[in-house]
Amino acid sequence: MALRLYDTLSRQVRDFEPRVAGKASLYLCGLTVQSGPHIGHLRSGINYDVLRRWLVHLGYEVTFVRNITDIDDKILAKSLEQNRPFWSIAYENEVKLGAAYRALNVQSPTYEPRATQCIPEMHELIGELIERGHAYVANDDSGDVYFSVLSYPDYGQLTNRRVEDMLAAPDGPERAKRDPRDFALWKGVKPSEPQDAYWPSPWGRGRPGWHIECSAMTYRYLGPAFDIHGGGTDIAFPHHENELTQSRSVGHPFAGFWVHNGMLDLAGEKMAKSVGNVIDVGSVVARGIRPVELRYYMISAHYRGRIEFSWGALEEAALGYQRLEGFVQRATELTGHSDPTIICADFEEAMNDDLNTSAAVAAIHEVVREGNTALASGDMKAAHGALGSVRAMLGLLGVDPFDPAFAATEDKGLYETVDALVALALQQRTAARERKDWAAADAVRDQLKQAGVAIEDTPHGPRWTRHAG
RNA sequence: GGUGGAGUGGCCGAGAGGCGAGGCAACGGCCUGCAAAGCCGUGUACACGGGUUCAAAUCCCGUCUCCACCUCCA
Repeated sequence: MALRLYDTLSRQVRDFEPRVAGKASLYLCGLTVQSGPHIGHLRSGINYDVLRRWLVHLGYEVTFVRNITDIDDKILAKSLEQNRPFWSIAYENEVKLGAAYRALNVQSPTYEPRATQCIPEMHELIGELIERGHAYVANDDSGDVYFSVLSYPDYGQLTNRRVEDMLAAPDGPERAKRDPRDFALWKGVKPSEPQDAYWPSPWGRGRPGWHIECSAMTYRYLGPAFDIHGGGTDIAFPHHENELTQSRSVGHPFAGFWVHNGMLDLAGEKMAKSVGNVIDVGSVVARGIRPVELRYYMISAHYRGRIEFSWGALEEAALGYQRLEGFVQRATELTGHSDPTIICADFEEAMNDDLNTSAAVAAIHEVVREGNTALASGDMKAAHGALGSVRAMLGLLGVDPFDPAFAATEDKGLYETVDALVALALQQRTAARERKDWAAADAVRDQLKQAGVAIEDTPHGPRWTRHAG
């Protein structure tokens, strides 16, 4: 069965057919690095990471480009505020973003270009748009260049809106525009902005408008046509609409599929710095939730749906993940290590159905139940089989408990020390149990629990795990 | 006003004409010295009002509520 994806432009689920057989090219609008990322930002990174992993699983040779927008009005405003170069602010946040992605096991893209490294490509595109009559230099000596929305009859096709219904784009002085809905391709230098944030151009010194960067970067790294373009629903308009318009206006077919992920909301509103309802990875970890559990939480819902964030739901998701993780650990202890093997049919079907990770997770839980039953009945062969399958499926979602991305923080030496100490305590407890001194035995267990060590008795002897809180 | 989406059991969350996805919580059972973990069982959920149909959470009509985008935004 083939992958089917919902495409925003055609407003339907369609079979994924790449432009070049066996290859898939993806572009994700990454973040504007005006501050550190919150967990809402990271949702798109996780969703496209899952898409990418799934395409690789299906056998595609994937080229995945995710950009960094390292210049915009807010970064420039901070530059003035903090009296620092804009690029140092952008880079500091880019580093934080990278750390958050690594913590959540989001794989590095094939390439991650910054907007400011594609200035020449932007100039080429803008020049061609002017030549073709789609763009014009403002007549007020500002050095601004605008795209003429009315020059492109299909404007609004991606997000299904008509030009007549649109409000003015406020990214430049009205008087400089031929039409208030025109948007900026290039912004001339302004005395009120940092003077190190400008580049020479055929229209004078200036900096890029927001949308042209992605048209330039997709063209530079993926060519005039590529397979999938993604981002959050909130940037479908105007950002993606404008990208599509610009690129098609110079004759580029552009993206074959438009894949948009839903927002992560908090208290009924989109999580955003402007709203002030921001939660980042650090504050999640501070609540005792591991990054892998946060990732599992995000994946438990379909990517196109809205997630109404709550700590309760996140904590619940963490417990659900621990069930899967517990099986993987117990099965490994009892049947030995297994590399990821084959995935089950339900999982594959769910993933091919517009990445229904929710149903895919349900499929994993089913296999885990079978595995647990096998473990309980001593059918180690079946349990081992389930283990390999579960690891394969968890791995495709980026939440394999044994993934080095999550193990990196564990101190192996410390673990061995604790293991030896716990073993010592368990010897005392076993001795107490043998003489049926239940009070003494339970005291050992209680004390270990207070120290964060949970004890379980199994047919194969006691085992311990760390437990939070 | 325009465009798109949503309202599912105590909670989270899929599904989209007929068999109760899955998880969390709860209750009962098995196992256990007791637990824990695990397994088995227990729920007659689909915003509301009509309608179509042998059959509707799923289709149609109407109503209500909520959200996003139309402005920087994953």
